[in-house]
Amino acid sequence: MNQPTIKHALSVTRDSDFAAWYQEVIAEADMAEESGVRGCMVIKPWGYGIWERIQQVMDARIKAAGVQNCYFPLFIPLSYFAKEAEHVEGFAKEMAVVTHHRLVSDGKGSLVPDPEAKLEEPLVVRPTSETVIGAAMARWVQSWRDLPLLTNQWANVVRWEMRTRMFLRTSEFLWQEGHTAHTDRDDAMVETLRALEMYRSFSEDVLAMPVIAGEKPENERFPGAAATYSIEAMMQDGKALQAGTSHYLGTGFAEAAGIRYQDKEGQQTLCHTTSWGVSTRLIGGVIMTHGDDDGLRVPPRIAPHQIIIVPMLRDNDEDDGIIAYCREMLASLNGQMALGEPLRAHLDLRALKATNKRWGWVKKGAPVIVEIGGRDVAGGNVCWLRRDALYNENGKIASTIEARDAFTGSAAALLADIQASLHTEATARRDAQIYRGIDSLDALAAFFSADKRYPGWVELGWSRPTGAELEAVVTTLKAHKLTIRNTPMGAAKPSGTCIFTGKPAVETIYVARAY
RNA sequence: CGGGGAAUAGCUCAGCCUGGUAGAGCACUGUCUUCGGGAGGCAGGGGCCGGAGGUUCGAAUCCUCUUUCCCCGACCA
Repeated sequence: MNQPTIKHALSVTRDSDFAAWYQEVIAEADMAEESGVRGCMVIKPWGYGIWERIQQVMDARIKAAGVQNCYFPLFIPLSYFAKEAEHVEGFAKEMAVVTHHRLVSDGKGSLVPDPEAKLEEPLVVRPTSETVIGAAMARWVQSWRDLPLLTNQWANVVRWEMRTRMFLRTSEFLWQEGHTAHTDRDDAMVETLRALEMYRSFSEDVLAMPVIAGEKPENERFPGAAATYSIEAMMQDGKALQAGTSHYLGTGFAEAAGIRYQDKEGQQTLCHTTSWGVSTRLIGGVIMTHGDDDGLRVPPRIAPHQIIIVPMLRDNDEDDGIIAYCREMLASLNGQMALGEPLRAHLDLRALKATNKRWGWVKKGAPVIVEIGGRDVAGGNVCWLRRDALYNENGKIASTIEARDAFTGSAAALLADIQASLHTEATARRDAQIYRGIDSLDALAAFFSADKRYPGWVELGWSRPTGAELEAVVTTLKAHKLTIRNTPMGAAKPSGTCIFTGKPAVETIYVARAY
């Protein structure tokens, strides 16, 4: 069968070099760029606009769950971390520390920290805020009537990672972190799982990114947590991306910070706390879930502009009429609702050639691009294309010419269809790359061997080992660069034996290479 | 943090070995001809060569240190 030869907008394809492709998408879609500061990126309008959309929709869902936004300090006294041993140990290697509050000249033209201005106690730039929020909770919680205490903050955090990748792992990143305190384990666990389900549905419905929600194995727990849950998404190269986490923290953090309440019997009782977060990493997930060889494809719900109108101007007396025609359509579109919110259409009047605008929006992944020239105005038509299905079977751009009123009348339905199609496509791809029936370590090793490009995830039943037995499993997997992603929620109990321990399998896990 | 590669115009790179006034393509500005699958001609603008020291009459080029990026490891709620 002859495949039509398509000249794609990007110079690197996903098949040829996935890592290079990822970076080219970010550059060509003009989402972010290097900053000159190690591991830190400048997020440009198209990338930040996507983040703002994520924030807006997520924030509404957080508030709908009764959680209130607060803001806590960027700087956390080092002593706050020392109170929770596992927590500080987990983050010690990646904390940025402020030790001075003034600079002085070194006499050689440089400024250096003033030894006279050394801080009494070093301040850590927050890598996460359990400790400082815990200190506040200890003040805010007195009685059982104060519980549950449900807080969230939108903030930046800093983790000094050894190796960084834009959006996926940056030294500084943006996120939301929910922090809650409860009277008992059950109530805290309900909140932990509520947040997990909020992330699962957000990923599926808003990002059109299929995920598996489940519990992380013991070795992958958040430092100091009693249980950690995650949503795991499969990227187009078959690797897993942890896209969000929710932690049941038990009473460890409450003990460290002194979060106690007087219960109905008058006793001082420790709170059970939770924390949960998603970050700008979600944008990396969107890129590697929906991007193609022409750039990004943004799901309509998070697209800063959902419909782009490009006038085909020729510097002649026809232009004014074309622009007026476009403005009418813009007003009509922006007066509508789409996917439950006001539709976001954009008229691109930049002084650029129409074809260059088109390819620019293709690479940015705007869901729908409308081109309007003199012929369309004369006929009362529009010419439009959808980014998720850019080419027809002949390898040509699949554009549709339609009456303008018919197009504007069905625009909301079109966006809903694109949102659904992206989700369907990603889910089908993900499901086709989950493999079952691996019944031995050798089979597992063989499955993941040789290929530079990973084939996907393996679903296994295992015996849920703990302690040293689990460590042995982790070490075995590590030799193949594999990790245990999570145990899916609500999965049926598997039959057969665990390929690691030979014991009866008691629960299902996903094994994959991860970002 | 260990090993490897790289940094010169907005971008991709040549020049470096063998030191002597900064180059190309694309992009950009003006203009003419074009125009619905990334147009072409002509004329222009733009870089103290990542930073700091050193060697030298003279450094993009040689030496030392340093910063940042990429790849492979290690690390990675």
